[in-house]
Amino acid sequence: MQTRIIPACPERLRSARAALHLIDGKWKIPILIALGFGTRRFQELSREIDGISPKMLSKELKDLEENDLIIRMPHGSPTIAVTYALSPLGKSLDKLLDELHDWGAAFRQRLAGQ
Amino acid sequence: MQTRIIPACPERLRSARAALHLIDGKWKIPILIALGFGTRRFQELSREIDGISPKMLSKELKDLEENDLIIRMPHGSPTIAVTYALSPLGKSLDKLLDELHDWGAAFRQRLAGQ
DNA sequence: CCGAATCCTGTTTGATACTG
DNA sequence: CAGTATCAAACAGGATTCGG
Repeated sequence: MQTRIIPACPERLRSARAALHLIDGKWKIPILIALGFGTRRFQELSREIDGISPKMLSKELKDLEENDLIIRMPHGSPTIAVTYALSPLGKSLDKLLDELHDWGAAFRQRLAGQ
Repeated sequence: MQTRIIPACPERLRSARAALHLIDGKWKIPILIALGFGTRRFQELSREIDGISPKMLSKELKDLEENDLIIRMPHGSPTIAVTYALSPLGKSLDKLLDELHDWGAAFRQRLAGQ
């Protein structure tokens, strides 16, 4: 097989970069996955995502909100409470996250089989 | 569509983490995309992936090889030459990369429309 | 041509304590 | 409960040089 440069490659690289820019960082994908199961409070995310510190959770939530992937909903009255949910754009990542899960699951099986 | 059976959140988080661990780093996805279009030499990758330094390219290629996502093929005699190709495991990422591309392309359109 | 080895800098991340 | 503040450690990444 010969090596040749196909025009589609640069386009693909650009699109991938655009996507990666929104979801990079160690904790963004885990957060999006957790929110894919339903809205969550700060503490719930904190407990659900193993190893994340409040500082990182706060930062990544802020990044995600800036990019319109999630929605922050403070509801004020009795005690302070904030819930986070996927935005429509965030929800549109579901196929991608499905693929990620499928591949990861297959890979883990492969490891287990060795 | 009614509710389908969704894998539990913690399981999903674990699988995603396993997958992410193999492909994290700024340049691994771009490298995998480029190799998805055919085998490449070091210099070709260097030119094709905008902004990467030899050091990073070298490091990321090594990581990818250690995780069996790519195959390094040195062919020695006249001048030293090395080509890189996707391994079967690397090829199995194609659906995921397709999704990434589709989502990124849609997102770029969305930006352009604004 | 394909990297390895060094040096250096800025960013990211972590642990923990603290605030309204 | 939902975050901030602070300090330190780890890492990413660039520039450059060198060698097979």
